Amino acid sequence: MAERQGNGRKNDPQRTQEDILAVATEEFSTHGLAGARVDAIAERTRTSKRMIYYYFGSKEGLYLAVLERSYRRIRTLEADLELANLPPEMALRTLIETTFDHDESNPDFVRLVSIENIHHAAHMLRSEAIRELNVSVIQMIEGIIARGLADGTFRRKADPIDVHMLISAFCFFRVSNRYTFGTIFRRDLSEKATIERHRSMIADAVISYLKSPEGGPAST
Amino acid sequence: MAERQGNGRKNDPQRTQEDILAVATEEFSTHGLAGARVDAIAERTRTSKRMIYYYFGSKEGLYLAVLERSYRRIRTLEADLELANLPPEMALRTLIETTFDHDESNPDFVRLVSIENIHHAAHMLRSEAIRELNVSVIQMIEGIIARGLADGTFRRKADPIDVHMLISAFCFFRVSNRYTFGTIFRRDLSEKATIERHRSMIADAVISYLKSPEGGPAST
DNA sequence: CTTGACATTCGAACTAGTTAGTACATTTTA
DNA sequence: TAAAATGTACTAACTAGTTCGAATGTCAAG
Repeated sequence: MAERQGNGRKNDPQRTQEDILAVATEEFSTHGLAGARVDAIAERTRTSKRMIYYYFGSKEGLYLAVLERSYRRIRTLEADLELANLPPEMALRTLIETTFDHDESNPDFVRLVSIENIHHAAHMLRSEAIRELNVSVIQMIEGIIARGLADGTFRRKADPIDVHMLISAFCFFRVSNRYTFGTIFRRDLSEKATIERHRSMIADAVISYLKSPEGGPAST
Repeated sequence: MAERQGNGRKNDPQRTQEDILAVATEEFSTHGLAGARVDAIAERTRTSKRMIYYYFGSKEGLYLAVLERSYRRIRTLEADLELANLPPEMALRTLIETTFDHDESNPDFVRLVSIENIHHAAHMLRSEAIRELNVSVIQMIEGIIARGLADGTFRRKADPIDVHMLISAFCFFRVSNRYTFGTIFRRDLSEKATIERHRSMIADAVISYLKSPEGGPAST
């Protein structure tokens, strides 16, 4: 009979999970772990709350899945860069701008990381997948610094993790603290001109730091 | 008679409020706005939940009070600095190290700001007190840059707000992202040697940036 | 020094709304 | 026919905020 209103349901577990994750990412990143509402996520999904628990077990399970998915997405970006052929300064600038652009265009990711920090990275600790990340960036930076020192472009023997932190900090902060910073200084950080200025600023700052001699720029 | 168990109650509204705020600061900064529990705060207080609502009206009211109190505390720090007498480079270094030390020793404040950003700075917007802050830092930086350009110490005409952001970003990030960064790179950011290294690193980076010529260090 | 008005404090039970998670039935797929 | 996938309605627990009924401290005016 035409009793079944022929909604033509097709089982598509992958799509269902992906759909849930996409909506959950948005919900968690705008409300935090405790602030997010499972019902709110369910509503905006093609599917139901039932399926959230079917696939992810609990609210925390869902959160962890969201977190892992976000991290997995970056991984690919950096790997694609072909920096070994570029001269050190250019290679570094390219890497920095990639990081900058990534954070700028992935505010959800940035917010999730902020949230995870509020929870002392407790969930991240439980995830193998996430921890083994970002090792490649460090190796890249290490290589660039070594080449730069060898050919005289750079003069400072900096720790690659420290340098990565200097870069990350600025790129991340621009996005993570956009609202408080913007409110206090009445400045819209998403304006195109501002973005461009900051993009070159962080690159210039890191590069001039590496060019300046070991004892600090004071001794120049 | 000894009916009243002679608990010797003293009315001390200021102390009561301060007590509540101190406990609430801790609760909010470790659990976020939604994650914090009013009952949990009440329990760890000398007083009761009743008094929390008596003085602060609601959970949000309490949160806002906590936020304002945290901001008010920094205000004093920077004002005390006497930078006008120092040569530009030294003045800047002192300012940077003050910011660094502040964030390092006020993780609660840093976390609250992170939380506030997750909420799009919605509460901060409603607080006059907070917005009129931090103007002084910008003026200080502006003055230092101007003096440095005049006497030839610096060569780059940088925007003082941008420079403040470069400084803040690093100092803030070290604390705000301590857990995720530490987890991924297996590095303890609260080690004394690391702190010292980072302290001079951010100062060196900013100073060498200002010393490098306008066109970017590429044109050197 | 008294008095009265008002602010502060106590405490504990209570409620109304919310929310994470589940039971049970049904449909699809293979 | 069995396992995977889905839908609906429910529940058990939690939690912000309230209510009631006091007792006690403070301070200015008389």
